[in-house]
Order: sequence, then C-alpha cells, then structure tokens
Amino acid sequence: MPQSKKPAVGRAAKNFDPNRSGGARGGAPKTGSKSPSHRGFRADEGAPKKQRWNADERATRSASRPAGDRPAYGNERPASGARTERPAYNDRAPRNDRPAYNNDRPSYGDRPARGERPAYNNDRGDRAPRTDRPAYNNDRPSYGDRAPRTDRPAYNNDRPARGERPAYNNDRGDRAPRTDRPAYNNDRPSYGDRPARTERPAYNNDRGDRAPRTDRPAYNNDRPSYGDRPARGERPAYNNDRGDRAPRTDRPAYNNDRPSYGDRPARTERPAYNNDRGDRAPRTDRPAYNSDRPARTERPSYGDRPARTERPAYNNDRGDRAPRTDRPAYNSDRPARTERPSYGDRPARTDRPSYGSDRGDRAPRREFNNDRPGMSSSSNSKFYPSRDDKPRFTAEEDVVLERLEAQATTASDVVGVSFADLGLGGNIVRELGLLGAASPFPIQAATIPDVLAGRDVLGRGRTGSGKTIAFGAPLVEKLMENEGSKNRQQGRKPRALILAPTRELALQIDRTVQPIARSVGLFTTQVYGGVPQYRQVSALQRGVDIIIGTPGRIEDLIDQGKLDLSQVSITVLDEADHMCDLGFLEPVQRILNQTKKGGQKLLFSATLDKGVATLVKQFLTNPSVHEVAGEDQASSTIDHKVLVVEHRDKSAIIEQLSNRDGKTLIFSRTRAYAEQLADQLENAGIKATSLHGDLNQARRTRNLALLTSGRVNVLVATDVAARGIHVDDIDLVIQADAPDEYKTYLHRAGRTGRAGKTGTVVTLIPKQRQRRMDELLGRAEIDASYASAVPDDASVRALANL
DNA sequence: AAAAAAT
Repeated sequence: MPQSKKPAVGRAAKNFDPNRSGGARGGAPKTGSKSPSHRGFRADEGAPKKQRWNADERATRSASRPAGDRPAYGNERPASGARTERPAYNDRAPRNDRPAYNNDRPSYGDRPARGERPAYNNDRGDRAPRTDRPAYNNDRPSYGDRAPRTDRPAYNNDRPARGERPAYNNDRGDRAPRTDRPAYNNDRPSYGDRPARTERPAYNNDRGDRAPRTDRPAYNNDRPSYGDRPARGERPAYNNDRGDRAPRTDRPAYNNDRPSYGDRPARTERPAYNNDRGDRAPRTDRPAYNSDRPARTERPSYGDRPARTERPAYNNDRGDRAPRTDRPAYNSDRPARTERPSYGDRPARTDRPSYGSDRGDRAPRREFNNDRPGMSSSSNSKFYPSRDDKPRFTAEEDVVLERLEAQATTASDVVGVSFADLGLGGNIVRELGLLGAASPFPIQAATIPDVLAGRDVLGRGRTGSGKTIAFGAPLVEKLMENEGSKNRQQGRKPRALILAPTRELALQIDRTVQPIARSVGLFTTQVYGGVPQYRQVSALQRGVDIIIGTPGRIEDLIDQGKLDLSQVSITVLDEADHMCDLGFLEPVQRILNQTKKGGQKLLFSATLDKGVATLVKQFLTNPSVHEVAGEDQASSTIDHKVLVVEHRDKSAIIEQLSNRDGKTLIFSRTRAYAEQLADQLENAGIKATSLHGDLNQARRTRNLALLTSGRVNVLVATDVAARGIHVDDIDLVIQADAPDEYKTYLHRAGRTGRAGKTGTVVTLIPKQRQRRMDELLGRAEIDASYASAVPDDASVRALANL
C-alpha cells in the first residue's frame, strides 16, 4: 500500500526525493529516522505517550521525575495490566514463534511504517469500535481534556506557578529531608544521564507481553512507538560519548557531531530494515531507488563523514585565531565582509550619509553613542525599522512602507480598557484572566478591535509585549463568531493557522492559545517537525479548528494529503519579518497560497519592517498597522554592554560571566560552538545545557525545560532561541558571537528584561569588530557601553555578580 | 550560519 502520495501542490520539485515521488513512502523513510544525528531522530521520545499535555510538558514531567520514582513508573505500567507480568520478557521464545511480529516492530520504529501508517489509519478507521469506547476518544480528541481543565482553573494557576516553581526550589532546598532518601538524590543525576534508562528492562518486558497486545491492536499502536525506547537501551554509545567529554574538549565540535553518527552502525544491525526493503516489490518499479541504496552502503562514511574529516580546517581557523592575525590573507577575506554593507537591511545605510560619517569617525565613536539619542529623537522614530526605509524605495514600495507607518498606541490610551471592551467574549476574557492577563497591554488594545473587524493587521510590539494574546484571543473570538461551535464534526477542516519559525515557539504559542480556544470549545493542534506525525495527523482527522506549527511539517502534511488549509480564513505569521527571510519566504508563500482566498492575515513581530513588503503586497488587503508608542530601547529595562576581548580569552570570560546565580542565556553563532560552550561550562562545574538544531526535538524540549525550571541556570543556544521564547527571569544574555543583524540583536536581547524586569546583555567582540558593532547598535538604536576585558577583570566579575 | 520535513 505504498500509497501514492498526493502530488505536492505546486512544489513537486522542491526537494527531490526519489523515495517519495514514487509513492513507496514506507521504504525510504527508515533510513534516517533512527540516526541520532538527524533531526527526525526520536529514539528518545516517548512518542506514544499517553500524555494529554504537550510535548514540552511531557519532557518536563519525565525529566523531573526522580529516578527514585522509577518504581513508581513501574507501577504506572502495571496499570496497563500486562506489563506487571514483565518477567514475561524472558519469554521471548514466544516471540520467535511470531517472527512476523518482530518484523513489524522494527519497521514500526522506522518512520516508514508511519509513512504508510495504514495501520494507524486503520485504527482510526476503526473508530466505530472506538465509539464503543467513548472514553478513549474523549481523551484523545479533547487532547488534554481541557474542557475539564476549564473546570479546574486552579490547575491553570498552577501552571504559571510552575514557571516560577518556587515549590520546586524549595524541595531542593529541603535536601536535608532528601538525604533521608539518598537513593532519590543519586537517582536524579543518574537520570540526567540516560544510562539510568538502560536499566529499564521493564520496557522490554512489556513487549514480551505481546500476547495480550494482539488482543488489543489499538494498544499495540501505542507500543510500537515505544519501540523506539528499546533502541535507547541500545544507545549506550550515546551515553559514552557524553562521558567522553574529556576527549571532546580536545576536539569539541568534531566529536559532538560524530557521536550522533556513530549510531548509524546500529542501524546496520536492524534486520527490520531489511525486511522493509522486502517491500521491494513496489520498489522494483523504481529501479532508481535501488540504485540509491547500494550507493549508500558504499558510503559507509555516509557522504557527510568524509566531508567532515576534511573540515578540520574549520575548527582550526577558529581555534587558531591567534595565527589568524598572523595571516593577513584571512583579513583580506574580512574586507569582503565589510563590503557587505548591503547585507540585509543595511541598504538603508547608503541613505544615511550621517551614518557613514560616523563610521569614518571611528575614533570619535563615543560621539557616535552620544549622537544616538539625538538620532532617534531627530528621526523621532517610534521604531527603528520604518525609519530607514522611506528613502530607498520605489514609488510602489513606498505605498507599502507608508502602511508600515503604524498607528501608535500609548500605554495611557489603554488605561481602564478591558478585554471585554475590546470585543472579546466572556469565556475568553475569563480565560485570559486565568492566564494572568487581567487587562490588555497596549499592543493588544491596538490590534484586537481591528482583528475582530476582520481587517488584515500588522502588529509591532517590543519583545515580551504580549503579541501572542494580541492575535490569539481575537482569532479565537472570530472563529466563534463565524461558525460558533456548531461545526464540530470529525475531520472538519482547520479554520485558522498560526505559523512560527521554530518548534519551541510554536509550542509556546499553543500553550497560550490552546486554553483560550478550549474555553469556547475550539481545538488546536501543533503541527511541527521532529516528532512523530501520528498524533498530529490523528488530531487532524478528528478535526481541529486552529493549527499552530512550523512550515516544514505543515507542508509535509499538505503534501501527504493529511492537512487541508482551504478553509483557513485567518492566518497568523508570528515573527513575520523572520518568516520573510530567505529560506522561510517561499514555504510561507506556498502555505499562504493554500489558505482560503481573501482570508484574513495577521503579521506580528517585534521587528516588523519593510522586509514583509513582499508578503504584504501578495497577500494582504489594506492592512492596519499598529505599534506601541514609546517602546524605544531607551525606555527599555535592558542594560547593554560590549566587551572587547582577545579571542583566546573569550571562553574564559564566558565561563566567568556564567558562573553566577541568575539565569543566563548564551548565544552562539553555530550549533557546534553552542555545544562546545555547554560542555566547557559543565566541565567547569557550572550547570549548563544547550539548545540548537543538532539536538533531537525531545532533547531540545527537555533542555529548554531545564532552564525554565531552574534545574540549570545556563543555556547555550543558537538563534533558534533568539525569537519569541519566553523564559522567566533570565537576567543576563551573553552573546558569545555578535549577531550579524540588528534585528537578531534585538530579539536575543529581548530574552531578558521581560515583564518590566531588568536585564543585561553582554556582547563579546574582537577588537576588529568594533566598527560593525557600532553600526549594528546604531541601527538598533541601542546605547551600549564598551569596555575591554581580560579574564578576572573587575568588570567581568561585576557582571557575574549581577 | 541557523532554521524549517524527512531521508
């Protein structure tokens, strides 16, 4: 049943994939899904989860689950009955009796199965039976049974509390009691180390109980997904890698990458894989495919490896920066960069001769800073982006830019205004209250009425100004008005779509929008990559009203015919300017083209600028543009510092800056460096973790939760964490690598100083980067203080003591 | 360079 994939709507050639084009989806997908180095790798995820909460929640819970509870875990299982019999595991003999079953297994673990997932579909198809077990259905569809939740506002209250988790900290503080239960403490750390998991033979035992399973096919589906876990057990290699951190420091980035690939060998062991191949009947139709495979086997090194081996050069460059200075040739490269004035938004520069003069006046840089205030006041710009634009655009573009001249709303405008005044219904207002939003923020007061009026809206509000509710609440209200909740049939098509640039952000948006939607009986679902499709697809089949996700998986599901956006009448682009960047724009355009013609479009970002002109022209009609007055950086609660450092001192300084009490977020330009820094800090005894695209989604989610929960105080991330992510109480942002774009700077900086709290942003740069940094800060309209620093400096220590 | 699908 290599189902023929539906032709990708207008994007067949986007990514060539011989395996998909022919239809035997099942064959190919297997290959990569198990590779830990691959984004889709999920050996780690308790995919089948019964959890009704989102993945984030799940990760938090499992991670916080003390190993000491493990027995408890076992207890949970017993709930499923068969598992209690775990000893049965040794009875694999029975298994051999059912070899066919085994074949299924592996294949299941391999996504291919999913691709085919006819089984899954069948199960669903079996809904008739399900109706027999309504309870089950209720669980699923209600996803989280939020309905009940509304009944338990207390629960929601808890949530916010969690963010602060004072309770949690107290527990820790109470270690005295803990010592009473030493086992608990010991387990904890071990838990962090996956190795503990390997101890979980319990899982395998469950499998041994397959006899019962066959009786309950639906149950099996769940199981299989757990099938990945066993894989974990096998993954000692992964753990070892971690343990080998000492060696890593020697070859930091390189090692990190490798380990993940190291698992590939494991694959070869997977006979299951071969079985899938057994499905070659279909394949024979596509000889090309077979030719591909062989090729792979030849590439034990798997293409990338060779490349890597060659890439030591990259590392050398970095590490050898001292030598670099010795190599003017390198510098000659740099000049090329300086040529990049056109880079991104820079074009504006050409328009601002004054800017250029500032550059020339480098010595007087201090003047530059002094000028800054003057600049902003002279331009009297409410916001950086629009300011530069006008001059350099053609007449046609000018129209768009004019539209970007926003109506400014001030905080005083909204005093005494309530959400109800803005036109939101009672349930929604009540839910907003539970979420901690008692009265609207300016950006919300500005945009909600226009959204409710059905207009296209561009909204610009500083980082952390409440944009999610600004679009989320009226969106839900609109859906209610349009259709009420009468349209509740299974398989109904989604009517609203919220697009975000990262999975974490999509998750976070869902955490806000879902309760609002549920308060009026609407359903949301997340559609993003890195996690199994199954839950997402089955949610869609049950019918949801609001899709929240990232472009890749959304397009994927569209291509598979599992997602239909034709009824989407409201589309939101969060971080809209970023969604217009290279790499995002085209997918976003394709997705928007799938939505209902004439549908409402809402574009939000803290740095909404003319970069969205393309989309505005293509998809929006007479949009209203809103921003909040007085939201310039001068009114911010963030203190900006630039440390000019020698490259060789960089890591030591970062380490000293990170060695502090508050939450610290460190940005690096590359994934490898993020990983390296996290390792370095850990080796130095500073609890740190990382967040970047080389991690599988489960770890990404977990690592972010580690910071949110306060179990670690330092997170080293790539720009995946630059936008939108909200973590309470980050009071120091360190930019280990300076950003290239002023917008990136603003977003990274926006991770701190939230909700009116104070925060500090420290940017480390080499001497030769000062000019670029000046320029960037100028565009961001940020006043920063410069200082040279070496390790153990008083200035460094002062920052660490913040 | 990173991100976003999966392979």
